Amino acid sequence: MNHIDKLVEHLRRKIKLTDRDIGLISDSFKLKELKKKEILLFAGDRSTHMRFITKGCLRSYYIGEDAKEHIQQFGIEDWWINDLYSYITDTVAKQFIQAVEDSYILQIHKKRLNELYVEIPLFEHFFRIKFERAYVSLQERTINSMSKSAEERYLEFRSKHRSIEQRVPQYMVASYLGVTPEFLSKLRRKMGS
Amino acid sequence: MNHIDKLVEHLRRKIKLTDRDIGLISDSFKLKELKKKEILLFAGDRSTHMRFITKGCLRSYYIGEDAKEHIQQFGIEDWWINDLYSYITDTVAKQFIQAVEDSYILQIHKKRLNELYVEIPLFEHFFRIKFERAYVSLQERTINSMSKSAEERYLEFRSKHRSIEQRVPQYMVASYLGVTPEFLSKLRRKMGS
DNA sequence: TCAAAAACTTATCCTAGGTTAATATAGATA
DNA sequence: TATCTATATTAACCTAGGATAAGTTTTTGA
Repeated sequence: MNHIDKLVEHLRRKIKLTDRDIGLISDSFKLKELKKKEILLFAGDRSTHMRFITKGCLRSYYIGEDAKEHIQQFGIEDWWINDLYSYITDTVAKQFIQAVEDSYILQIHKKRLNELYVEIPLFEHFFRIKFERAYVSLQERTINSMSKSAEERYLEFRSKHRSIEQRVPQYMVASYLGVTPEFLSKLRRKMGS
Repeated sequence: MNHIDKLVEHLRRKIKLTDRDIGLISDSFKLKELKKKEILLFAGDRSTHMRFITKGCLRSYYIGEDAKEHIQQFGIEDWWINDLYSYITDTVAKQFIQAVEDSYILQIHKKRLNELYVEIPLFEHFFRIKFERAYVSLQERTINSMSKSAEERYLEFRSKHRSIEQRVPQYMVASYLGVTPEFLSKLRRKMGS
């Protein structure tokens, strides 16, 4: 299955698309190949595209005032990844987006996406729902990070995202959970595995 | 200025509305009065309405596994307040919404709002942007809570939301910041005020 | 106007998680 | 195959913030 087909199948799980719609979509999204460690978006630049992963694994992270990396999100096949903050508000990104493995993404420019909202009204509907879901999962993450212990967060991450845990180095999981790699290591020993 | 006028003015800052639109809106939103401490939404119920504050001050909070209240959001005049998670996903709310002062809100049922999206297309546009902003401010909050100290978060809260700080008890600010009232008290003394 | 309740402070002791630094192990690449 | 570089672990010690338990002050409402 080619890259555009993956995107179309993803969209079709939520909205109906005509052949005309698919033509518009094919012409609007551009494929980009990324080598492991390649950076797709730099903090300081503006995020002008919406991005859909068709293959591989990426992460978004920001550099805190402590000069350390904090991972905000992982993304694998069939996920969208972005610095939504920058994209939405047209401000410079605070986050980097980097390929953790060799990857492929399909991206569409914001300007073109806004046109598509008009050309395909269900597309705006799709993205309203997408932003709602993004909000929901961010809220879960916020609540978790504020009211659960690192051990609880780790257990939850393992059960929800086992496939990601197996693809990224452990220090990135630690960063995602908001603890040091040393502490995660300590936890793992304590938990017996 | 009456309650509906406040809502209309709020909407007009973002989208154009015809007289017909305003008629539809007036008929769709219902006014609700709340006495101080009255609970608008109970955890365990479903949040079936979108809610706009025309007067007063409310808070949303959940009871953590530690059996303590964690405030997620404050809202004052001209803000929307909700358990968006419950509203969006049609699941039972994890949060309570309670009046901190005597308040008035305008609320619209989700079913009716979805109809309005069709009757007034700009309304869906308005709410897409609203969800985007909700996402953005939640992301700021998450990043803050994970990478800043309680003291930094308190200073930021004070400068961004002085008007709220003056209207709610200090233990609620502590809860919003994710610290105990005792610790906030300690901080305030250390900071000299 | 005066109890009772709500909010705030202080002090002591305690713990989750951080820091630093040294060592171990595993991939990669020449 | 040997060597670099990226990960992961361990251990000793440190700190931000929590728990508990008294107080004190402020607000409320009969």
